Amino acid sequence: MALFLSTFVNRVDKKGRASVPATFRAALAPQAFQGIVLYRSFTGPCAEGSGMDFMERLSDSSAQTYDAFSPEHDNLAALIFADARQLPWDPEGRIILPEDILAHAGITEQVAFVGKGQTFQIWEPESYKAVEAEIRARALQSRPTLPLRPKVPS
Amino acid sequence: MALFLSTFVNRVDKKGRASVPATFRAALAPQAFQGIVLYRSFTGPCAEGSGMDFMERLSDSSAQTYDAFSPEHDNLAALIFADARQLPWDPEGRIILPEDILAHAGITEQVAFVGKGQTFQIWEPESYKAVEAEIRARALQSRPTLPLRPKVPS
DNA sequence: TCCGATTCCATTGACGCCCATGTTTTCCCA
DNA sequence: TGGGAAAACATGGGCGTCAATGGAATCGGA
Repeated sequence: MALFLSTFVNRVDKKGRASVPATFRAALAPQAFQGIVLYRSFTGPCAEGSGMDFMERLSDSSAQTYDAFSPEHDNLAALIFADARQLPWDPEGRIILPEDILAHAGITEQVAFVGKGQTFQIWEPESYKAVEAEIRARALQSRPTLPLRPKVPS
Repeated sequence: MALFLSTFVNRVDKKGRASVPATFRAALAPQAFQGIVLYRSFTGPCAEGSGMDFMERLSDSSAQTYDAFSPEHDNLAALIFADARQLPWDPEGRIILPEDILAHAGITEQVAFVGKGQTFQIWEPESYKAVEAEIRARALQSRPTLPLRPKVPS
């Protein structure tokens, strides 16, 4: 599966439109729904984004982890699926950012599309710069590592 | 899988372009994405490089190790995926080195491509020479070893 | 008929492609 | 074994194309 990589800062025009980075659109090109899914992050002042296939993966994972009608499943559904919006892009590759997402992330003039691998986030550029600097400073001390798994046969 | 071996020093022209060593390109030739992925090292003044397949391995490994929405996964994604850039090479095998990577590694006139096996690094040649000498001096004292595993059937 | 949403069109600036050149390595043959 | 031809690689610069952007025009529903 194609990954979301790198960080792109694009302008938000007075109609609330923003171009989705071309490489992100390319990563989503094979999908049926030509657009992105966005929902407000419950961990910080940003929004989580992905393609429709990842939402299905989230749904399946939740179903395998939690029982139906369990409070965990119910809460997760409220935080993610209830808040999620399908945003199709126009012929030029732009989406219209909803008001409440703009407010939640503090986005006004510019928006940063931040690649996170299987997903991405959107941030107010200055806010993200601050958070990123902090993470990077912390990494200098802790030197995070990751056990590398064998390559999965595709 | 082909390995990245040896160290090559190439020139950076005024457009910020540098030739990717031919042997590195050959190692990545079977891949779908014809180019390299680069991100700033979070431990030193250099950049980490690899092919797209290695990034997918990183993504899978992270997903198997950490839960979605966990801070560990999020921090790692910020350090690697958010910072990574897809750099396709031109018909002559050159890439354009982004400004912030050049700044992070202190690269100006020349760039060293340093093979690391599955991945490689890029350095300012003089900086690397100093670091390499230090590592070599330390190895004389510590004598690193490695348990050799049986060959995996391909 | 008015308002919002979507599509269409034009501009500009970056980057991707092309060609030309120099240099090194490889290969072939004397 | 040495010299020369040829290929491969690294490098420099010019030009075309596409992505991002702003605004106008058109469509659709209330």
